[in-house]
Amino acid sequence: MRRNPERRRALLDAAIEVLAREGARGLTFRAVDAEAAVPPGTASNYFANRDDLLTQVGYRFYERLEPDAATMARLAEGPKTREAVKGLLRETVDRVTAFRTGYLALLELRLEATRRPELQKILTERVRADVSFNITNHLKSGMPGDETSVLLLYLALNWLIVERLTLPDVLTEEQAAALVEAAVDRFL
Amino acid sequence: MRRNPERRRALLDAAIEVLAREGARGLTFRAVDAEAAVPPGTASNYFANRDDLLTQVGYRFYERLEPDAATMARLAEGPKTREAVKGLLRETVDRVTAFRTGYLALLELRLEATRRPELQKILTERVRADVSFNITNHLKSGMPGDETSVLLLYLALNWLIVERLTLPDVLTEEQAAALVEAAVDRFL
DNA sequence: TTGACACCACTCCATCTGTAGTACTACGGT
DNA sequence: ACCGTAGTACTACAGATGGAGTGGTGTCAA
Repeated sequence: MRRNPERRRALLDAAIEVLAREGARGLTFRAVDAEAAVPPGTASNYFANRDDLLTQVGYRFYERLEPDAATMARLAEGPKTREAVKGLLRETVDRVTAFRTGYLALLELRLEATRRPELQKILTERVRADVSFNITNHLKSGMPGDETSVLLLYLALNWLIVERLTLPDVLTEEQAAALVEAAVDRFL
Repeated sequence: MRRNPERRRALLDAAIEVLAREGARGLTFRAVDAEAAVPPGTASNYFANRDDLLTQVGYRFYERLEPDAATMARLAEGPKTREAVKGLLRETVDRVTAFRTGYLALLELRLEATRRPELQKILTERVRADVSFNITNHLKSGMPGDETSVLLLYLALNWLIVERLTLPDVLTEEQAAALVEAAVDRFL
């Protein structure tokens, strides 16, 4: 088992891309090798088996998901109005929607977690952390809205993104944008 | 290509189970044969290829998804109160959450739709129909809430189900139930 | 000199697919 | 009542594919 952490990270990032592009079906060691542009057999040397690979991808994914510094600043220092919240959320939805591969890979991971306890454990931890992070930050910022508001927004916006990414023609872009605003108006 | 429609349906239902249990990766003609308890090679005779199979599963899934008659009756005849809506929705969430395999299969299909235009077309049609059905029914019923309310509820509840099915320990059952109530209170 | 790793090549293996061939069943015709 | 035909179930096979894992060699750095 090789130890070079930089290479391992590169392989995991490649795995995320493969996962999003080809789905769980296409995620093979060889595909990861190809995506990472390393010689065939390399991934075999870095991961004991598919399970191991998936689990490490789970870690890696959330490792990459750092809170956006600029957004954090606006949350802390910007105006504390409904409009501000709307702007922030619209941006967030756009940003996530734009990071197509990442979000789709995460969905694949969630489905895999259904069958892999270890992976489920990791994802549960990370999602929990993410949710409470959002709640405490929102509350601390002094923006309008309580814990329940944040949770409801979390729910609605996540599915909105799923909808936009998997079946983009169900809701138009305008409808999606309007829904973000409506969600803020009614939740806070 | 065989034509026996009963058998074809049985194969498609088997495919849904396989999809939910093993994921897209495990969905092979042979696995479908085994799940449906028919001789190996049967699925090959009924579907031209994997694409064809997936597409027909898409159709079949929504064929099976009929509006619950009792629920429809309550929607039309029951009291038109917030409490009634809450009850209905809580039940709906429970029912869908209980039909684990079906919902998980649907998520797998959505991810597959990302790579299969034909499948995407079918799912888009069906989801659209489902959404407008819910909207018109809700409005017709005279329950409180407008179109936007229904859409927001659709978004939030769907992700709530995803959360419960894929990472059940992120939100407790009680939290989930509370969120359904809160969603109604704030959306309508 | 030694150890760790990159790279390469090769073998084994596990499926899966698609189809050809045979047997069965039901139905329609005479 | 008998036979022929069509469509389907079932079995078996041939082929192909693709991937996993590992051993060996070269390279670089401590």
